[in-house]
Amino acid sequence: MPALDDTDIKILNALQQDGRLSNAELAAKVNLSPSACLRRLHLLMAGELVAGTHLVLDQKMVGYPGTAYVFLTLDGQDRKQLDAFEARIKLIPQVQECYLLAGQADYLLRVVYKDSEDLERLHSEVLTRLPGIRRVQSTMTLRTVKRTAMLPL
Amino acid sequence: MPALDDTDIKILNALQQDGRLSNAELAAKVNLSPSACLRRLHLLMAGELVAGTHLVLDQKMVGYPGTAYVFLTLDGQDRKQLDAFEARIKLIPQVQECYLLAGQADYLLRVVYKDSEDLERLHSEVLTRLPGIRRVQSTMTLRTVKRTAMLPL
DNA sequence: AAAAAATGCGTATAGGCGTACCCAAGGAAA
DNA sequence: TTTCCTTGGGTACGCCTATACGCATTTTTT
Repeated sequence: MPALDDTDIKILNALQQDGRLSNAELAAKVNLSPSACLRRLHLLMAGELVAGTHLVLDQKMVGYPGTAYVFLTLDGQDRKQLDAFEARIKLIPQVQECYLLAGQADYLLRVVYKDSEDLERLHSEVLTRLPGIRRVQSTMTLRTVKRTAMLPL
Repeated sequence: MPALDDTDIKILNALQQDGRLSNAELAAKVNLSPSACLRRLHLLMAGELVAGTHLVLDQKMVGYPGTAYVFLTLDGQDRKQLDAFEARIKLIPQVQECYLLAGQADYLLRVVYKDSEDLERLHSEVLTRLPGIRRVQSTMTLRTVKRTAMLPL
């Protein structure tokens, strides 16, 4: 990755906060002319550094007020079984994140749900029926204290 | 919140995938004239539904390849102590998420780190020194299987 | 059932913005 | 010192955004 100077960092931080800033607004924020700003922007966007820019919706407002973490234990750990499991997990929209933990057979999921009934359904009708699942343990969250996508630069 | 029809959902889904789509591109995607599309877009953006749009960077590329989950146990559970803790947590950039769990004294954090040394520092020099902390237990992730911000609509 | 009101699309137009290109200035390399 | 390379500013052109207006369809009212 290319070296980032202070201006690049200012640009990235501004766009982390508001990804729909126009180039003109951005240029004003970082004290650059629009043309110079746009050139840097294009280089940054073309680089490997940026994963994308996304609209983020209010979880409550779209009907998914609940967030839970789910620990999954698989009974086998061979490659083929893990791949099958992971392919399936990626298709479940309510699963927002999935990490492989130590031991090659434990996964951690973050799921969103509409209400307790929905979580129960997700738990018993979807997750437990995934291939090779031995154990499903959910931890509900009571409140979101902090949630950010701002990486420190 | 206002009722969403199919076109609204198409717009939101398109912007969840690519938040920098221009109105013209968006209009083409959802089979609408630019003006009609823009009108809907403004209404949606002004509503409570949208939390914002953000540039998301590649964690590895910006030097934070590691993700860990940290369970925190506090020794007191009075309101004042929790507020003090939460205010401090919000100021730590490496803490990407923080949830209150059941029991009013357990928190779950998702943190990013540069290397094991960095995680160790975060663990022993930052988190354990937060006010009212009794126990800090970290769980490292080996691999990110899935990570999305797409909420099902 | 007819009329009126409301909702929402498309077209048109003016102005602003994104885009590409050129030039200038500063610093590094030879 | 000369040349090259990097990076910022300026300008011209074309597209996009924004707003107003007219029209069609649906819904409400009487």
